[in-house]
Amino acid sequence: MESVTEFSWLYDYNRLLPACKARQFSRSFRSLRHCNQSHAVAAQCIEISPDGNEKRSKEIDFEVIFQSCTSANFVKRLHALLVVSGKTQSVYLSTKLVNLYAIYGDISSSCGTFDRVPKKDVYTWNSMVSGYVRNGRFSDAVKCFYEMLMTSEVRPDFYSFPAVLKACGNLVDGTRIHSWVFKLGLECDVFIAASLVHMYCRFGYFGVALSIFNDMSFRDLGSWNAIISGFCQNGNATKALDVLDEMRLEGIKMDSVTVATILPVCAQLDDSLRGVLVHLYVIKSGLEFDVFVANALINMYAKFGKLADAQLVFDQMALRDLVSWNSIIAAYEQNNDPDSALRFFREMQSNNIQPDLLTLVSLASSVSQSKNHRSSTSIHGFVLRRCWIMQDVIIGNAVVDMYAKLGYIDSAWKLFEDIPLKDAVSWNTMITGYGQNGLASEAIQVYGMMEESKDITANQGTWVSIIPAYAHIGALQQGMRTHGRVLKAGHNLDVFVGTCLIDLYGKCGRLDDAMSLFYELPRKSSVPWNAVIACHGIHGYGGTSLQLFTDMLEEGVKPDHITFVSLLSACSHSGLVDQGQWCFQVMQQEYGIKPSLRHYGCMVDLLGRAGYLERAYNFINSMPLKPDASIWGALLGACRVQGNFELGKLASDRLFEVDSENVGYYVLLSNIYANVGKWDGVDRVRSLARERGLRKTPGWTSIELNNRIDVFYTGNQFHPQCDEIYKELEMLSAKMKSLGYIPDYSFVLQDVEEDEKEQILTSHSERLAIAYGIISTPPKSPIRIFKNLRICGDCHNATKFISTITEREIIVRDSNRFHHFKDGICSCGDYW
DNA sequence: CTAGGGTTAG
Repeated sequence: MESVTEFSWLYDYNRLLPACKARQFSRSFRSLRHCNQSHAVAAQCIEISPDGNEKRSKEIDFEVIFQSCTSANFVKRLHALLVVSGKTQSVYLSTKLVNLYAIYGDISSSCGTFDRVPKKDVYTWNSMVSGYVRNGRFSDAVKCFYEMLMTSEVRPDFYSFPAVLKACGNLVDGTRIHSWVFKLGLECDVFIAASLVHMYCRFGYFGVALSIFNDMSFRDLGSWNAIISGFCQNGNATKALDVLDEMRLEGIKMDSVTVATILPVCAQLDDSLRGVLVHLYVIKSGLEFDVFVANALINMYAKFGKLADAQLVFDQMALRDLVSWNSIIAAYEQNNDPDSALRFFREMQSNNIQPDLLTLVSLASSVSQSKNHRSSTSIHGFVLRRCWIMQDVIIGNAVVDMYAKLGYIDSAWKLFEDIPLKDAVSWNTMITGYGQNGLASEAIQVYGMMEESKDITANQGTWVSIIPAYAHIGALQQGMRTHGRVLKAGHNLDVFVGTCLIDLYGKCGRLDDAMSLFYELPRKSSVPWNAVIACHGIHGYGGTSLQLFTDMLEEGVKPDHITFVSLLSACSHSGLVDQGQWCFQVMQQEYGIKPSLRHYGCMVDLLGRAGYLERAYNFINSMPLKPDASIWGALLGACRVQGNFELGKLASDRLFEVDSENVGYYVLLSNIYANVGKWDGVDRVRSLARERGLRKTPGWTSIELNNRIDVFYTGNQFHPQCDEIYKELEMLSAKMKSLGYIPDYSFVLQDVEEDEKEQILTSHSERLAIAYGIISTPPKSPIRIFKNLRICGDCHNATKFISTITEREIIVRDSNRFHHFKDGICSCGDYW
């Protein structure tokens, strides 16, 4: 046998090119001049052997060269050699080319070669079908198979069926192919039967699969693996384990394939004991050196959150492939350690392993987790250069998600538009992206577009992305329509969807509906509990929240850190100081949860609002974490409520050391100055805000009338009923003033004249929405409005007056809680 | 000359 090195001159055509040029080109080369360069170069190579003289074209042993083939490029050159030597008529050699092109991923060349094979035999057809399968072109594979049946004399053989059945397993139907197996009398072949079993499992036809399997006269290990993996890929993990036990009872030992199939099942079922036992078996039977097995182990340990074990497996691998690196990177990414994920990516590069699409998926997620804004565009560029967006929707979705999570929602949208074949996840990612950036109406718009595109069906992920948007904007009617769709799709008992619905009803003021949904849901996890605790909290029913917490403990559900955030804020909204402090203790002592900044923020709010400003301040000073803007902001807010100027000043000084971006805090401080009559202070805050060129989160208020949502911004003049709204406001203002309302200009940060400040206050989005509600609903009926920010203090005061004048209940939900205005009083008590 | 069953995912 000649070795590969014998033909190494094939690689060296660059070195030979000058020598070639100096010579006379052969006739075969001249005829090839119009072909592409690699063909031409190959043609030259035929003329020149390593010593520069010997003519080789006639003696080339293609069979041997085929064996030394290593890349798609190499196949191309071999192809050229074949053409030049006039051997394209050989069915054997052309078939080999079809096969090789497919192996190296060049499916279009494979196809082209296949088409030109003059008299295709069954090998040729088989090579094409399996080539399609190898490259994931399943429907083409089936088409090709039928083409063989219909257009040629060639009949499929034992080798044809496993490939086409695998293709069917990834499509919709394989029963027609099965009937061909019968027609040709091939059903006794072990390979074919095993492929059939696997396919039927994947379709969920377990009965058919099992009967074929049981009828098999001889079952090799591969057949067992086929049925086990069939169950796994259908998500039927428990059945897979049953078959595995049966196999062991028959005394058949698991091989690396069985293990690699079963390990993901252990992860999926969260069965760490079985996982570890399998790992022991792996070590005992020497399978640990199989790359597939080791990779599966890394993935399993990562899913269990056992990073150290995953790392150990990775470290002990003698040979690592791309999947190994992807797995360890994903392990850290999924366990919230993006920095280590990025570190391993760099290490992977220094080991000269080329990343693939899935590497970039993990990387994109790591970048958004670590808020690494600068790397985000590099990720996008990397993906663009390789045209991966065109190849697979997953990477497009991942990059869209990354941009959205980093707040670059416009870039996310632009990229989203470029994804050629969007799937449901693409749409869900975009909807969630808008929602999480506070753009609920945009999220709803995108959902509308998704519904219009016929080839996309909403799934569980769609509900959990759109329902929060409805909740945020207060679109109860639209939300209820979606609830109807959820019922139809059978997702109503899904814990996450159900919790979103609880949140929707709770945030739209329908606590009863929220609770009856809650009692229908499975309540083993903390998720739905957290939602009901929180929504009673925002209504000011802290007592109910505490009762629910007790119920939760009685039902044996373990609270998590979010449970305590909800509880603490519920206590704070209801002034339940002692109970709040008790929760804070219990959280640490009984559940070992370390308080986060959000917990501390709630505590400061709780103490401060109840009047214990000194204690709140001392509490901040005793915190083991560095207080951030939200902590000082909570104290500042409490100082405003309590009218404590001195401490307020101190808090604001600290606040502006850590965060000077949030406009809300400037308003708060300005208001504190105004309350004690320090108007020069108000002016100073105003000019400070102007100097710093603050980014403003545009405030909006929404109102739902007649199944429609209207969203108002401050000074909005685009509403069709704009004139009537402003007229109503003018009338209200006059009445309010006669009842003693005095506008509080400290809520206007713009540096403008008095009358313009009043203008700004009167056109605050809250008031536009209320006025619109008044003119569009029958007298004395309640009005519900929803805000993205906290209600402005002046509006809070004004709404009290409006509730008296119009004799209406006005319910305002702001970003913090519900305010119930009736007869000039607000349910939040001494809040303002 | 070709073939079934395996690891990573938004």
